[in-house]
Amino acid sequence: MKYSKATNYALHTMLFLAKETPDKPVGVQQLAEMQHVSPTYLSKILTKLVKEGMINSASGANGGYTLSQNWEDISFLDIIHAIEGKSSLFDCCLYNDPKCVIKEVMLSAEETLENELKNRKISDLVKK
Amino acid sequence: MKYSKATNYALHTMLFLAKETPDKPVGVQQLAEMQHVSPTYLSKILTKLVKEGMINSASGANGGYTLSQNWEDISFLDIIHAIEGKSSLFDCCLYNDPKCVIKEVMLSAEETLENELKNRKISDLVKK
DNA sequence: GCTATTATGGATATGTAAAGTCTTTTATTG
DNA sequence: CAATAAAAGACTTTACATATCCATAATAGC
Repeated sequence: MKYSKATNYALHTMLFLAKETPDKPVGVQQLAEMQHVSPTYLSKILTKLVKEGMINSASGANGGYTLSQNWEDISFLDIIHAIEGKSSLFDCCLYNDPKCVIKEVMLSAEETLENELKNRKISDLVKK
Repeated sequence: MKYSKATNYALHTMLFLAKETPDKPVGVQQLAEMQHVSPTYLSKILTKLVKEGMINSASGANGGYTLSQNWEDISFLDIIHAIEGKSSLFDCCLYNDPKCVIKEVMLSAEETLENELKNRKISDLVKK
C-alpha cells in the first residue's frame, strides 16, 4: 500500500504555486521540468485539481495554472482525495457482514488519518 | 491506495483462530473455505505470519495453524506489517530533499495511523 | 518404515491499476 | 490567422497483487 506518485506530483505542484505565484500563471512545462515528469502526464494530474476547483487553468499564450481564491483552505486530504479518489482504504466484504469488527477497527483508524490530513494545509507550509 | 486482500485474509484468520482455537490446530483447508480463497494462496499468506512468530504451524496429520503464546499482544499493525511490509506509505525523493516539508507532513500523518493500529489488538475483539 | 496428511517453496500465469507516451482537439492571446 | 498552452482520447509499458500448479518437506498414525 502506497500513495501514488501522482499524489506526490500534485502536492509538490500545489506547494510550488503557493510559494511562487501571486497571479502569474505557471505553465505545465515548467512544473514538469522541476519534477522530472512528462508535461502531458502532469497535465492529466493537474486537470483533476482543476475539476475539484483547487487551481485554475488558462489556455493560450501566457496561460498556465494558478491557485484558486480559496487556496489557503485546501488541505492535504483535499488534494489526496482529488487524485486517489475517496473510497475507503479497506474493503472487507468477504462475508457481506455489515458489522464486521475488523472493518470497524480499520475504518476508525482511517478516520484518524484523514482527520490529521484534513488539518494540514498547504498554506501552513508557506511562511516567510 | 488500498490495503491488499491478503491483509484482509490475514486479519480474519487471526480473529478466527483467536475465537475458536484453544490448542487444536486448524488446517488451511478450513480457513480457506471460510474465506472463499484457494488454500495454496492462503497458505502463502499464513506462512508470513508464521515467520513473524504470530502463529505456529504443524505439518502432518492433525496439523494446521495455532496462535503463538504471545497472541494477546499482537496488534493490527503487526499483522499489516507482516503482510504489506514496513516501508513508508509515502515516497518523496523527487529532489532528494531530506528536509522536504511535504514528506514531513505525510510521515507524521502516517505515524498517527500506525499508533492507532498499534493500540488495537486482535484479543480486544474476542469478548464473551 | 510406509502411507496419509498437511505445510512450504518455486515457477508460472492472470488481472488490474499506475505510470507514461503520442496525437488530436479545444481554447486563448496577439 | 498564427502561435501558444491546456484538455482529452487512445494506447503502451510497467509493476504488483492475486492467484494456480506442481514438487518437496515434515509429521502423525499404523
